[in-house]
Amino acid sequence: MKDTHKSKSNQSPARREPTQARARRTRQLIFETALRILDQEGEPALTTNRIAELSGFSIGTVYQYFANKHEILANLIAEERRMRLARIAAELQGLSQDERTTVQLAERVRAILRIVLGAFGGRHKARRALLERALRNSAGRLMNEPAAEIARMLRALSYGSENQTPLTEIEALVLAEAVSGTVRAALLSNPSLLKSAAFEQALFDLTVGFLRQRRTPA
Amino acid sequence: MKDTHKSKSNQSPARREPTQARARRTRQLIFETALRILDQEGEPALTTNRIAELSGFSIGTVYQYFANKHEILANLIAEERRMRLARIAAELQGLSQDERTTVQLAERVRAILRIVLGAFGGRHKARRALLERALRNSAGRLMNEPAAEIARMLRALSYGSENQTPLTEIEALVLAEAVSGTVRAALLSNPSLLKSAAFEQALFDLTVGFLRQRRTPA
Amino acid sequence: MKDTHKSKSNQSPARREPTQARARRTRQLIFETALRILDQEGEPALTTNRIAELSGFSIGTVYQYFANKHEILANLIAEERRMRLARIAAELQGLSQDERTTVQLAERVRAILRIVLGAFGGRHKARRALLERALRNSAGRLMNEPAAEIARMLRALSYGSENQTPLTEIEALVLAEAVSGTVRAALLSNPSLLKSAAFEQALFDLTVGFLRQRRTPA
Amino acid sequence: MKDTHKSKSNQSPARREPTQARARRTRQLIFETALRILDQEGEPALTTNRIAELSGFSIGTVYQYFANKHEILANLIAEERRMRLARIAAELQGLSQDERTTVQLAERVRAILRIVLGAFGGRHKARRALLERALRNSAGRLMNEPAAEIARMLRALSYGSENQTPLTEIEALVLAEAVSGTVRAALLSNPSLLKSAAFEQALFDLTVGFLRQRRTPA
DNA sequence: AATGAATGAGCCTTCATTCAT
DNA sequence: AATGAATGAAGGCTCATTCAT
Repeated sequence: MKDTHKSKSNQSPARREPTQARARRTRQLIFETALRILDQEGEPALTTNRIAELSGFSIGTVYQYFANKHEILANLIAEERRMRLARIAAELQGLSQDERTTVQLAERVRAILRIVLGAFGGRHKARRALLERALRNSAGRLMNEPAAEIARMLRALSYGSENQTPLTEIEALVLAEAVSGTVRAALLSNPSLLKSAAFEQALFDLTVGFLRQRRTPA
Repeated sequence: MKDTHKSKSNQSPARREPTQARARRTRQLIFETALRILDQEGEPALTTNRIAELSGFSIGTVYQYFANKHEILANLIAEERRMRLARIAAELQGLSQDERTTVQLAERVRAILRIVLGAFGGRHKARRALLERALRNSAGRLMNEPAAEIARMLRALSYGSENQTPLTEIEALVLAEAVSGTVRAALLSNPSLLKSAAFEQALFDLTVGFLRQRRTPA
Repeated sequence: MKDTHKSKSNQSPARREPTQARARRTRQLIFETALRILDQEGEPALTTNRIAELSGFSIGTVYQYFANKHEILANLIAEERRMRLARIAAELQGLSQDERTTVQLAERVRAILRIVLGAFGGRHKARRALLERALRNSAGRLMNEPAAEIARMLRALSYGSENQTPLTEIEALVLAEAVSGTVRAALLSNPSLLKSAAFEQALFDLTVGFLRQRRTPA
Repeated sequence: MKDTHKSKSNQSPARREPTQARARRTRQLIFETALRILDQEGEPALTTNRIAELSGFSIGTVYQYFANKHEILANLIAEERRMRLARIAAELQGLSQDERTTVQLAERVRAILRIVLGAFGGRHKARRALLERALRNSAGRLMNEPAAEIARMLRALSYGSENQTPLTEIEALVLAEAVSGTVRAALLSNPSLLKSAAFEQALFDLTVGFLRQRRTPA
């Protein structure tokens, strides 16, 4: 064993397990402060000192809960994603309740798109910054991205509807990326597009068109 | 006191027009060093000091050719885009030579996709960093981005083919973003996809499917 | 990219109100180090790094207490002025206690001159540098300068003494500048003059001569 | 001056004796460019590179004529002073032509003040910067300053007029500094004062008052 | 004589992180 | 648990000066 180096590190992944109620709340507050800064002041302003200052806790306390800045960000991204997916999943519940055979492909796609688009409301600036950062660090981890979730949904959709052949992995990926890439681009360039009917219709045509085209390899 | 380091500006946009042969070469070398760093070490490593160090020139020399770090990056991005678009445009020449009436939509799409996909070779990491940066600063300027070029091409394509109605702006944007977003995602997560036939086929289905679907608003 | 180092400002005027004992002491130490450098090494040597080095604190600590170099200098100047004026004001107390009608113009002038001259002791070099800097930035704000204080005093003096007509603003300014300019020059060229009787006598003649002459526009 | 740079300076005092006509002109042009920068862009902008750029000569050429930046400045100050004094001296010629016994002290003072005040026209900004720099480096060399010239004149004046006793050195110094200090202050804070009659009158009262008071040691 | 590309010490400033209390 | 003073590596950038051509 090369254990020469004293590693205080056996506490690293989560600096401290927030068992106490107060601790948990502190952690949450730090967390929300970070998100608020991202929202209101942009990514460059997201410094550990600023988080401390704005959260009301000392910088020391911040480091009691997060090993380093990266961990704060990682958690932020994870949380954000979790929340969005939770929202989508919840709404998909209602959809699958409705899962009679008569439900058409078109209707399903429309419902899903509406849910996905609806999931991008609210704190745009924070979200944008988060997306960028996720993007920056996401090399090779595409399938962990939100797009992957959409892919899964679309794939599930491709069973038992008028579109028989299940999507291949690449097809699901392409479709998912096409949709989420478009949404991301709209988010970055012109967020109001997300609420426009024409935009939704185009996404609809994109999705349905793809699903139909692949059956008809003309 | 900033007293010592002041303005004197008015020579800013191009710090010094390299008329001398040596100067031109130096500028080029600095430039390529920056690109190399981006490629091999990633964006955070792209510091002016690193550029100086790796290029073999002093930091002062770097600043003789670029007013500030931002200018280096801006040039890098512009250059990159220019080269890619030049490549695409050049290849499109060949395509339009061939522009008989009998050319089918499908063939055209395929040709264009091949060109677009072909335009992404080489220095992946640099490209990725560049893309991110372009992305980061592109808020609201989407139509100036590479995607816009693709949009234009697709739009041109929608005239005089079996697909009569020209694409609306939003449609062109969505289709272009869908394609380039997918390519970007592939680039980031799994560059080898760019050469796979299945990937190309999926993109083809996406594009043609969309173009057909929008005519048939079923 | 300045991306990394951004605003976050809104804490600027006083970077951190030193509530803790240690903090207060540190701030004071940094402050005094700056003054010492000004004294012993001159203004050009007053760099933030030198302050850090000589104070024994890290550069980071210096910036914990002063937002930027300018703030250090501004504080230095303000402090200097405050101290000198406080000293003058305090001593003027004693003078005005004595305010019998019989007190002659001559005696008053002499008393004031003595106070003013006495206020320039101690750290000459620092003072000189400070004066220069104050001078450099004082354009158009002459009446806020120490000379203005003297002007006020002289003006007050011109009431209720043998010299009836109150000084006009320009007259007060000229007299004050004449005195303080002379003192400044002496300070710069030959500080020992400040303690010489002949120098004081000449200043006395200058002041009283002026006050008398203006009544007698011969 | 950053004394860091190794000075092979044994060629320093005058880098090259401008014997040729062209050389002399080049030197003059560099010179005037420096003055222009000082005037129009302020002292911080006065860098050797800026001088080169604006003069049209290369930086190398500038260093052919001046060993270092300090030399440029020193020459600038010397030149400035020389010119002002020359102007004053020239005008004093006319005055002394007129030197009949009947000429009164008052008239003489007035004439001199007018000349002195007249010498401060034109390039205020440059002058101010120059003054500051002269000030900064003038420690202990007061008697070389313009004030000294004025002192000499005043002293000459004190002979053969109604004011018999010649001024002592200290008296001359005080009077000269009083006048030139006031002028300097006016220059820095409110240049238009220099042309005001009230200002001139106050200076007159200051001077004549002093000269009379010292005879009458009341 | 003149050029101007190149140099590099050094300036100001930021911010993630540590540690004594 | 929490504090916050202190740290210092690192970044962007300037400018007086040199030297090969």
